[in-house]
Amino acid sequence: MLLKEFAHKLGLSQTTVSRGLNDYPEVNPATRQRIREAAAALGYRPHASARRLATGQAGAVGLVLDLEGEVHMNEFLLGLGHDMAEHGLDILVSPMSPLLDEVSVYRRLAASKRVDAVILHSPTLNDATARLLTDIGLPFVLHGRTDIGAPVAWLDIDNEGAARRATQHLLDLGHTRIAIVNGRAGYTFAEHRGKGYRDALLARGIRPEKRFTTHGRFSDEIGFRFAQSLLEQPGAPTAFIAGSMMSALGVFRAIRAAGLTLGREVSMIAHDDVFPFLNADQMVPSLSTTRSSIRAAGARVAALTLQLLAGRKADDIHELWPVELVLRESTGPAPAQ
Amino acid sequence: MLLKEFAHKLGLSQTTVSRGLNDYPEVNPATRQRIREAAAALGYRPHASARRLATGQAGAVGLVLDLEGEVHMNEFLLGLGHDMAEHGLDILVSPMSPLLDEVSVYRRLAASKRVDAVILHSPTLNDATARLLTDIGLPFVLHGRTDIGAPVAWLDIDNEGAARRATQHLLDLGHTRIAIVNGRAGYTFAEHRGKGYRDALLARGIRPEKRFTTHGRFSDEIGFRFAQSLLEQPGAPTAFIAGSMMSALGVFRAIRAAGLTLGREVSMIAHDDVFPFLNADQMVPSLSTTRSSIRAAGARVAALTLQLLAGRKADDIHELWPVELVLRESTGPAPAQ
DNA sequence: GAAAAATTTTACAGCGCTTTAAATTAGGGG
DNA sequence: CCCCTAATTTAAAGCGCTGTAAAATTTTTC
Repeated sequence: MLLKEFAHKLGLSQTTVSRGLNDYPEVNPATRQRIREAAAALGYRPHASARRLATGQAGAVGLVLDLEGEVHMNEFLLGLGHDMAEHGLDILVSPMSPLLDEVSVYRRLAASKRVDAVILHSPTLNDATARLLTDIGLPFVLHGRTDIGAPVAWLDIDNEGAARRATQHLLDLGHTRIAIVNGRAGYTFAEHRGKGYRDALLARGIRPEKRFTTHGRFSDEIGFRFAQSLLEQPGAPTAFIAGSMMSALGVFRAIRAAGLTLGREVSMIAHDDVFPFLNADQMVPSLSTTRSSIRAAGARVAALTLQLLAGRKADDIHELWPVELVLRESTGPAPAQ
Repeated sequence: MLLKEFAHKLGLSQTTVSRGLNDYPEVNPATRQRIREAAAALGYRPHASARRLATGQAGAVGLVLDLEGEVHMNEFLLGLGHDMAEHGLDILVSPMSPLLDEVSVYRRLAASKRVDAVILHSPTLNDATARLLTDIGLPFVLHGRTDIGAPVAWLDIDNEGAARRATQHLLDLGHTRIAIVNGRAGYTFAEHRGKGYRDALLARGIRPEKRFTTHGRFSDEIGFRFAQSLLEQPGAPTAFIAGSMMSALGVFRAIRAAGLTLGREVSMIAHDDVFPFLNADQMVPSLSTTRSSIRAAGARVAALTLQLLAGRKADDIHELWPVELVLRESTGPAPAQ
C-alpha cells in the first residue's frame, strides 16, 4: 500500500500522515495515534527508497567483511542487530572476496549513497581503510583502534592489558617460558597483545624469545602446529597464551599429543570472545581465559554509530573496555625443573 | 556527483548517459565506452535510492539470520558475496534477536520494498517462514528444503544420503551400536539425516535405539555431554556420527576422556561444512567426514537468486547436491566384543 | 544527393516520499 | 460574536534517476 491510498483511507492528507509517522510535533496527538494504529493494522510502511531519496539519508550502515577464516563476525552481528533494527537502519553487508577490490567497494558505497556510515573492524596500526574513509568523508565507527592522525570513533577492548595480565599471572605461577599464539602481524589487536605480553616479561627481567611467538589467523591448525613444534624442542614452554578459542583448541590438542596434561605440566590462558558454541567453562579441563564479549561490543558499536549519525563528533567517541581474567583449571604452578 | 553534472562534463544529455550506463542498445558503442570510462575516472555512481525509486527495484536481497549458536553463516555469506557484488545487489542482513519478531521483520522488508528477494536457510519440514513469504509474495530462495504445498526455489545437499552412507560405512566396518548427534529436531536437514541414519540401520535389521540419538544446536558442549553419558553406559556405542565439526570436537573430547582412542575403540564420522578454521584433515587422528562446502552452496544460491529475479520460475529451481564421504583415520573396524 | 537508418537530444512524466509554504480550523479575549 | 493568534492540516515542490515520446542531428546506403 502506498501513502496516497493509506492517507485516503484515513481521510487525511499525505502530509499529515507522513508527519504523524515521523514524529512531527505539530500533529495532533489523537491524530498521530490514529495514524499509528492504522499503519500497524493495515501494514502500511513507507517505501524505503522513496523515503531515502526524499530525506537524503541512506538509512543503512555498511559492513565490509573480510570473512576468510573469520569466526567472530556472527557474534558481532548479533550484537549489532537489535539496535539497528530498532532504529530502522539496515545493515548492508559486503563480504570481501579476493577478487574484489576493497577500495572500490567503499567508493561504491559512498558514491551511490548506499550507506550513511560504515562499521570497520580489525584495523591495522595505521589503517588504510580508515584513511580512505576519512578522505572520502564517509563516517565510520571502528571496532578496534588505529592511529591515522585524524579523528576516529572507536570502541576497543584493552588487548594490551589483557595480554599483560595473563602473562603476569603465568609469571606469578612460576612460568618463565611462555609462548603466545598471536593474531596476524600488523593488526592493532595483535600488536597490542604482543606489547602487553612482552612488557610483562621484560618487567620481570625475561627477554621475550622470538620462537615463542607466532602470528596468524586464528585456527585450530595454527595453534596445533606451533605448540607441537615448540613442545618437542628443548626448553619447551610451560605455558601458552592463545589468541582465540580456536587456537586454544589446537594448542590443547598438541599438549595432549605430547603426552602432557593441561593445567599440570603445561598451563594455558586463551582469549575468549564468548562464543555460544565453544564454552571455556565447559571444557575439560576448564580453560582460564581473558574474556570479552564480542556480542556486547557489537551492541555498543551499534549505539555509537547511531550517536555518530545523530551528530556526535567522532573525536568524542572513544571507548576502551577492560578485559576480565577468568582463572580456571588450565592454569597451574609451573612444574618443578 | 550527480547525473546532471556528470552528463554536463561529458557534453552529453542525461538521457544518453543514463542509457549508456544501463546497456541500452541505441547508444553508440564509442559513446558508451566514453561514458563508462568517465564514470570510472570521475567516480560517478547513480544515487542508489533514486535509481531504485525510478526502477521499482530494491537492488538488494535480504538475509534474516538466526545467528544464535550458528557457525555456518560466515562461510555461506562468503559464497554469496561475490556474485551479488558483481550484479550490484546489496545484501541486507537482519540478525534476529530474541526480542524481534520474525514475522514482522519479513513484513517490514516486504512492505517497505527494501529487498527484491530473500534468502532463507535452515527450514523446518513445513516451514512457516516459507509459507509467510509465499503469502506475502516476496520471492525467496531456500538453502535447504521444505514442503509447503507451493512452489519453492531451493538448493539443498543430500543430507539423507550422506547420513545413510556414513551409517552404512560404519555398519560395513562391523559397528552395530552407532550414535548420532543430530541437529535440532524439526529442521529439515536434521530430519533427513535422521531418516538416512535409521534407514541404513533398518536395512541391516538393526532397530535404532532412542538413546543413541540426540538433537540440538551444534556445539562442542552438546557433543561432549551426549557422548560422555553414552560411553559410561553398558552397551555403549562404538561409533558416532556427528552433525557438525563442533559436535565432533565434543564427542572427540568425551572419547578421550573415557580413555578410549578414536579410530580404534571408537569410530566417528562428522559432517564437515568445510570451515577454514577447523580442518578435519589436519586433526589427530584425522576425521572421516561427509563433506559439502557451505561456501560453494552460498555462491550457487546467489546465482539462483539472480535467476529467480531474472524471471526464472521458482518451481524450476531445485538443486540437490550430493555429499561426498571422505574416509580418514577416525573410522576403523568395530572392536571385537 | 536523397532516403533510410542510427544516434543523440529535448522534454517531461513519473517513482513515493518528505518538507516548505500556504491555508484552514480551533481557541481565547474583549 | 468577531478578531487575532496558535494549533492543525493541506497543496505543491522537489529528491535524482529512469524511461517514454518526439524531434533533431548525424551517419550510412544506394
